[in-house]
Amino acid sequence: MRYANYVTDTVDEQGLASRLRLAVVRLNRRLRAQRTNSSITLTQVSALSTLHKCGPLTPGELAAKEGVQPPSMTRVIAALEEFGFATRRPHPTDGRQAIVQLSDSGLAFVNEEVGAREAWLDKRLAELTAEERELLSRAAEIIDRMAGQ
Amino acid sequence: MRYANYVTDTVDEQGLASRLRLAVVRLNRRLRAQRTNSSITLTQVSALSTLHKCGPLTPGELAAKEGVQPPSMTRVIAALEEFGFATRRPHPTDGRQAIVQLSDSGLAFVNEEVGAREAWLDKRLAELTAEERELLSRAAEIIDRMAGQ
DNA sequence: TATTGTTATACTCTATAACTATA
DNA sequence: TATAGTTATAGAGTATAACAATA
Repeated sequence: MRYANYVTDTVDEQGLASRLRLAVVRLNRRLRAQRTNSSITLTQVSALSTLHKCGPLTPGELAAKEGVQPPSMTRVIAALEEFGFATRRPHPTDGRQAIVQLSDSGLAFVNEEVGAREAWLDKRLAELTAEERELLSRAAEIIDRMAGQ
Repeated sequence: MRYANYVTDTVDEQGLASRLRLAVVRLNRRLRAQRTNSSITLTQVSALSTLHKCGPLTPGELAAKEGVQPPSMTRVIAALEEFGFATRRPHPTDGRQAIVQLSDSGLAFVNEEVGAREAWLDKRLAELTAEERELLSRAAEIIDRMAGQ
């Protein structure tokens, strides 16, 4: 059972869900295919960006923000520590938890290398009109809100 | 080197590329996590949808439309054949190629099951306003165009 | 007991390299 | 030779189940 007939009312007959799914799947593939000199992966870049944006987090909080299960985040954090981009220190009041934080070189990496990593997307965005970018900006907000539920 | 300063001009300071990347990565994770009774995966559903939308295609054409390399598509097509959702017949004029086509049960699957597969996203979309859905519809078009380059 | 996190394991997704068959 | 496709292989991404440590 579909949840609504809104699709035929307001958008086109192909189905918004289908078109949005396909668009997201394809852009995701493109983004993952971008590789810079460094061997960091998109998943790791994403976690790094979140640490940059949100400040120190516990592994569980970081997993929740990224929308992955804790065991998946364990591996990402381990990789970031190996790169020297993140550090882990004990939680002040709860011995089970830890605090994961960007290191100095992690911060430098975010500022310098993440831009390079996103060069492909930046270039594509630069080719759009200002109106299209504004639209995508609002779409990103809506998509992120949906994904967070 | 960034490609333009448009970001600070028109959007917000966090960087449109970063925000769009994160949104797409997260929604992609959510979509892949949706599982119905059937054991078909999102990648297979995506190829099936494209076959439905475009009609019979060669493996190479299908790979190009999905934005994956031919060996990746080989596996997807093999899975769809095993499910009985697609058939392969010889190309009429070129013995190297083949024509991949939706079977009757593949067509039925697209019509019935793909909707169920997308139930989660449909529900999220139904919770938005008509304006937000209209915006996402246009965003999907732009994103798909960018990913296709 | 409940919660946080890790380890073990397995499966999906995807790519590159090497190969086969046909043009 | 060039092209279309497949096979072999490997790495990234992610999950669930089982476990350990702490609350």
